[in-house]
Amino acid sequence: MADVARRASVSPATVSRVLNGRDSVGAAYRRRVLEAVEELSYRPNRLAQNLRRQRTATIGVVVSDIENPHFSEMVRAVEDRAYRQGYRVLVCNTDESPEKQRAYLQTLVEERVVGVVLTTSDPVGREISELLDRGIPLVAFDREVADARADAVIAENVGAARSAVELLVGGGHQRIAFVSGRKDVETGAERLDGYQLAMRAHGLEPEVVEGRFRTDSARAAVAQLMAETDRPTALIVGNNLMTLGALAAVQDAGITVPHHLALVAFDDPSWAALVDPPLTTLAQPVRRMATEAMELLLERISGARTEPRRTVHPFVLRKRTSCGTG
Amino acid sequence: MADVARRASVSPATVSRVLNGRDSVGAAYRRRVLEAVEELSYRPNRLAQNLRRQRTATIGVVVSDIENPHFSEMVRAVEDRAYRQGYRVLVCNTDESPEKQRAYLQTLVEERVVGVVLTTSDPVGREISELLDRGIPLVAFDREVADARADAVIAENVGAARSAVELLVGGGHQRIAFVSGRKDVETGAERLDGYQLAMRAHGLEPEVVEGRFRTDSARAAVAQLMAETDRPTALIVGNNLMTLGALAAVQDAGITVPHHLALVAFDDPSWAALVDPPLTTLAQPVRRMATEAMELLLERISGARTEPRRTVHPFVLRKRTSCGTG
DNA sequence: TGCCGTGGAGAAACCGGTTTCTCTACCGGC
DNA sequence: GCCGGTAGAGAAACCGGTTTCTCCACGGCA
Repeated sequence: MADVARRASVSPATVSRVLNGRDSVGAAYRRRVLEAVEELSYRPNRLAQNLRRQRTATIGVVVSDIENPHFSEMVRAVEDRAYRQGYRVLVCNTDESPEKQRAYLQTLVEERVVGVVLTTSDPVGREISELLDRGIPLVAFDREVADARADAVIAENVGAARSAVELLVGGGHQRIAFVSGRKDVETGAERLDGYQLAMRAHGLEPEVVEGRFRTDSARAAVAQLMAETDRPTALIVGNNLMTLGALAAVQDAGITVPHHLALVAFDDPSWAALVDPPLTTLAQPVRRMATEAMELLLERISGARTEPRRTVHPFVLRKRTSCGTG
Repeated sequence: MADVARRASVSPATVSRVLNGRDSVGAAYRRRVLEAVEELSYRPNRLAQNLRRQRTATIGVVVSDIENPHFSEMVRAVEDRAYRQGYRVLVCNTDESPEKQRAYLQTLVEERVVGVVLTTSDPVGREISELLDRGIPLVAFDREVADARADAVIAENVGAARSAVELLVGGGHQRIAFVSGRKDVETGAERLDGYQLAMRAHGLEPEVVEGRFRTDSARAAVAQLMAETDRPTALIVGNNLMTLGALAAVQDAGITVPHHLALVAFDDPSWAALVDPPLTTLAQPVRRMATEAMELLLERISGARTEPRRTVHPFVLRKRTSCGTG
């Protein structure tokens, strides 16, 4: 930069002003500087800028597991929007571990990221507030955080679970079991709640097995369920990974869907229409939600908004064949 | 940091030395500094460190699309290893666009990342050499780059395609078509090559349709193929996304696999065993390859190795039902 | 004509560490 | 006892920008 200043016969301050365009600079000076920049093919040192400004052009995305298609879709949408805005994105996998999340959030504040999208594995973590204290905007994705200053983009899990129950009840089912995700995770708890509420509303007894959001756990749980002599006639599965396990268990048991067992699954992975029979799913508008999360974040970053905002997104029921009705 | 120095009655230099442990410091000084650090709960400013060291603790991962399960698995493995080593990871989607890749690689050098894992969308890009010129190690994943200084972790695409042909020929098939990925992408070209070579070796005529690595393209191409009166009896599909399209087209056409059409697919996505019939696949050891890529990168970063290394990984053939044999 | 306000440029401080350079004190060897 | 070598500490330079502060010149107004 000193070289540029020398070559243009101006001070470094003027070079900086020209390049940042914040302060007004005389036309002749501007031209001289731009020429010198061009001739020396000068690129400002990002690290120095970061230090001086005490922030980076980086956005942190914290999810439990980017390998879960749900989150890869989300990260993809976030990255798209970030790129268009000139931001980089740092991905952080927590594996639902509050410990790992703590470490990562700490890293993100040290790294002076300009904003964070977080699917929390620990809603009450102190680091969330620390982030906000330091003026780093945060938007909660899928799962709320305790700090009221954060924005949130949430899916209507309770309603979705209810609509699944309604669908199956409408199809004549009485024994509808639910393969539950982790109850200590908001998404899991809400879907379970919605299921139980809807069942009780119909005077039906909830039957819950634990799938912990994992393929193998769900497979074991459903295998056990299918081995019962008097087994449920319908199954609602709490997310896409568990659906893989549930389907495997059902196949192993030689049970035909939807004839012997109706199935409705949360999430709408790419392969949902290809299995036999095509899966009736509750599709969360992940891409739209992620894009919205980024909009909220960008509004905060630019200072265009200071009041927290929270948006709730309904699922869409994709009726295919596995539910056996309509 | 000045505060810490003052409180410990030492110079900032000593504080730095204690915290970095590079230089030896007297035990009494060390203790005083550590106490002061503790009492003030001091955390060094990462940005200042970055500036002074002219590098960050960040690794860049450049892929065409993180939403492709192939790459999310890869990124996940990379992130795991990076986290354990104290590195952050910056993800970059190129959408197979040389332009976007150029922009991202430029960003990564500006950002002074400490290393890059790249699945290139432009093997001859000048930015790759610029990266290496500046001493930033790079490992090519899946696809080679032109610069010989880079490390590479490659899958044996040719051999895999050949083994698929062998399998089908062994099952009595003569008309084996191939749904090809983009030929301008190394992976696509190699798989196609392997297929053609193997076909010719058996005196069979290759039949190639274009799927461009995309679900919709593959679906259209296969639909057309299936509409022919005299259609192939077997199909090899060049990656997991195209397999989704191919399966949809096959279902649409009312064709039963493997009875009317044998199927072998590249990639082994989570749902491969769940479709009807279970898919015979060529599984690339993505996780192992990604971990190895990180090992290579870390060796370079630590300076433990200076000679370029290239490793090639075989696919594993997961024989299920869709190939109709064995 | 004189004075005040302001636009625009440069000088210098600053961001917060790391690292080189310098200096002192202590040790061992002759 | 003197000298060279070295360990360990502090002073100061440095990384490369941004931003504040200062100053000058010019324009408008009385």
